[in-house]
Amino acid sequence: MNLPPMNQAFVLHFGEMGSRWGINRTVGQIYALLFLSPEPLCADQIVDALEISRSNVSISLRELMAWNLVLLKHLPDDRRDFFTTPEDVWQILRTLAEERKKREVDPTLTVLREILLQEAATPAERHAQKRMGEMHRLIGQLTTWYDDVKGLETSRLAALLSMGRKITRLVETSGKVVSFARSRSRPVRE
Amino acid sequence: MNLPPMNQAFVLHFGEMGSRWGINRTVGQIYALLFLSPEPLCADQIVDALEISRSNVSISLRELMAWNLVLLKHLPDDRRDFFTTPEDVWQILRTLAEERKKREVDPTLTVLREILLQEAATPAERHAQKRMGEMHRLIGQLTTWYDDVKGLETSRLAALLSMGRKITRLVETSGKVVSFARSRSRPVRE
DNA sequence: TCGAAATTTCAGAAACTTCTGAAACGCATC
DNA sequence: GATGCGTTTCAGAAGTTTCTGAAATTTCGA
Repeated sequence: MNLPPMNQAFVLHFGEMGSRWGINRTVGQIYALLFLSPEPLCADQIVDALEISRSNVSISLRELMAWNLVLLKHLPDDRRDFFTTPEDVWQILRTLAEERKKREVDPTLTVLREILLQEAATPAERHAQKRMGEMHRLIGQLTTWYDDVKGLETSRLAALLSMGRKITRLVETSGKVVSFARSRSRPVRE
Repeated sequence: MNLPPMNQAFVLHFGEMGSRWGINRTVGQIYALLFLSPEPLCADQIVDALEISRSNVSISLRELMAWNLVLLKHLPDDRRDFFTTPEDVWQILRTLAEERKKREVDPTLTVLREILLQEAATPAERHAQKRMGEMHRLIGQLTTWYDDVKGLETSRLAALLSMGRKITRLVETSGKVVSFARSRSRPVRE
């Protein structure tokens, strides 16, 4: 592997974590390489840096593009495809959240909805349906929150994060804030 | 598979999703089975329900216990181990978040911290370090938020979720609320 | 201490995923 | 419509994970 020590350490780590993150080693390494690179890279540069086969690079780049985690760039007077990750790490976070939700949560929500439409015949099925209902409701609450928050611009999202649980204190401390929060109408006065 | 149709649909779905969630099919199916069951089950009941080998059940239960996703129960006058999932789906969510963070985020944070301590020699390394710094900072903000929020009781956590982005309006509308919020955390950099 | 019941370990088989090199394909330019 | 450059596809090899049945181990009452 033909990289400065720091970059190599990072790339190797992403390769190892890949399997925990639901991508494979090569995909993880390529992503890490592109994330660190100051310039877009073409496929052959990736081959040289990581010492893996050209076809492996091709397939892995496809997968990263399916995740919207890498972008295609074209340089003037060059037929080759070049690849980058988005500059803004917050944007990367949003993409990651969106894609993981799509793959890891939405299918379950769909299945739960379908099952919950059916008639429960036996007591065992009624109990199962109750449990699935609880799960469905929880996932629903989480995705509603996510859908609400995902559109925020970065500065507001960062502000939201930095507040953390403090917001619940507001709710307890001031009835006015609660009613404001719920109605979105009146300004807050102490 | 020896289950009511509803339960079977749910169990099969969890089996299929397993690989996306970083567990394998059997582990997913066993978890789903236990989640739906009104009673704790012993290993042989799981064997009968899912029609898989006893040793596979044993290993998969170990894994679920390592995740803290299933609990061991003992019935009086019965030597066998019985297994359940926690009742409360919010508790399950908390466990899941904790374990996934431990496996999927913490190692990266550690590696980033180590690499960022090193001296960057070349311009390429300086750029790489800048990128890793951005990633480190973002992950730090997310985990700080998570650490703050994870201890909330369910009703407050649910309240926080139901407010979603409305919180950020409070920040904009009312100087008092802003100063209150900032007095207990670092101001946000734009 | 023995034996019956339950659980765990383990080596190899089966299934699945990843990776490679070779061949096929696409497309500007001549 | 040939050439050259670049990309994608694909069959099979290599590697990894999962699963099983058999054997070993643990546990507890008699």
